Amino acid sequence: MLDIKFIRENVEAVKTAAAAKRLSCDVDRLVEVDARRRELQLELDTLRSQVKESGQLVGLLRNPKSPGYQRAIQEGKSEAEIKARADAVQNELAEIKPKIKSLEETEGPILQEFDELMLTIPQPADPEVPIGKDETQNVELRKVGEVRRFEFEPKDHVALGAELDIIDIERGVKLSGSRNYTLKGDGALLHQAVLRLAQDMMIQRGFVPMVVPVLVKEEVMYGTGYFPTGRDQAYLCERDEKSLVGTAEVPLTALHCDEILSEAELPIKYCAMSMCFRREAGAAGKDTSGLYRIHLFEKVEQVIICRNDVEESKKFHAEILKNAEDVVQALGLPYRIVNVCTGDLGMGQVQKYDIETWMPSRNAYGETHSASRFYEFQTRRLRLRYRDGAKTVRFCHTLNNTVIASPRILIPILELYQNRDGTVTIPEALRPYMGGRERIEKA
RNA sequence: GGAGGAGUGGCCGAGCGGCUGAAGGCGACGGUCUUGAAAACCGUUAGGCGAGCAAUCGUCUCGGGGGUUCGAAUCCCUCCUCCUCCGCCA
Repeated sequence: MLDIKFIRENVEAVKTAAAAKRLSCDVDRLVEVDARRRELQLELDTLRSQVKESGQLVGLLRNPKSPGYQRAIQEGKSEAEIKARADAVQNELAEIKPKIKSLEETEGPILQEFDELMLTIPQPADPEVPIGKDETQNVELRKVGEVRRFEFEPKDHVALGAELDIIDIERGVKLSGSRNYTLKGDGALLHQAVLRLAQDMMIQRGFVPMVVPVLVKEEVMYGTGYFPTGRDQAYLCERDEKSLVGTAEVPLTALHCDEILSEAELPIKYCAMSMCFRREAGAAGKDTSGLYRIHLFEKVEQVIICRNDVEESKKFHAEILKNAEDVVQALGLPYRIVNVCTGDLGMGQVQKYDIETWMPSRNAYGETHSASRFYEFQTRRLRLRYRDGAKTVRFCHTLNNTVIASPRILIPILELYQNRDGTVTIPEALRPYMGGRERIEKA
């Protein structure tokens, strides 16, 4: 969410920024509603002020023991006169009250529309972000690692998984429909190994591991920017007005909502391993094969909540990107870093770097990580603030990035580490989590 | 799920329907004192929205929403959360 004052003073810039993100929002209507809202508040405040003052006067005039009553007596007023005065004031009030009521009735829908519109205004992208319409116009920043050349015909992860009996997609689909799967034996272990490695690396770097709810109230989804836009991507538990999160970013970022932290508590660095639920609405027919695009996966996520400082945000953005790169490097996977263009950026993101890991079966780099910074976008929605050195209350900045998401990351691991005989070498970093074994072979 | 009890400022805790956005205490911050620190003493210490260049002013908020009343933290209704007892249970 942006500051309404900023929007008022930068209408054209806000529109341009929204257009660059290819998001539609009605800034003109918002400005109009905002003007009306302020007008009404001014009127209401004035009337309420009158009512309050007169109400107190009535109280004094009705109470013989009050100083006001006594003063009137001393001024030579009779009891009847005082009562008449009280009645008169009360009658005035009786006229004002319906006015307030009616203004409030006008104000209600205006406020609601105001709030709704505010939630649809996107955060402008950083000037460093390339302008583009979709992911095809993301800009590659650098490539790391050598892409393996096979001296035999490599299999894809689906075939490998089936032959090694570690991935069973058919039965997953039988239970839960398309885009579901099961992991078996070493498949399940490999999945968990990757997550544990990632979490251990984050703990070493000072991130506090958390276990958080993945079924959250809708306001948490609004607060982090996933609602109202994107509501169709979430699994809803409508009976309870709750939603399954698509990432632990949601509960981690919202953890301190409605709080005013002290500056000394910042930066807060959390990581959490969680289930992630995604409907993948609108993705019908896309990435239908294998473990790439699925409804349920597990992820270790990193979140930083820091001071309201652009340079600091950028510094932490680099840090969380590096954390993830280190994990991918520890796994020995080739990848590239992409500067995501405006059209592929979410509502709230100022800038986003994706890590794309080489996947032989796609013959391309595929997104495995996504590092975003938001500035105040989420914290304004969440009312997440801190008191700075000058005792001023300010909105925090937030950032987040994947540490590892599995089973998607199993695609490059299985495919790149496969051997001619159909076995898969276990990356060294994962061996401690796999009983020290060096390879996965058919049981 | 059944029966009771409770929700006040960073925390504890008072609060008769009016002068209470809220006593008192703790904590925190600033100051006096001290070589320094402690103690003691003095002072400061909610957030939102709006108006204003600003000082400042107005309004809203005592779990949320609604109602009674000229006036509600204080009365009524409702929802939420927490605690205790009973039942069920990973």
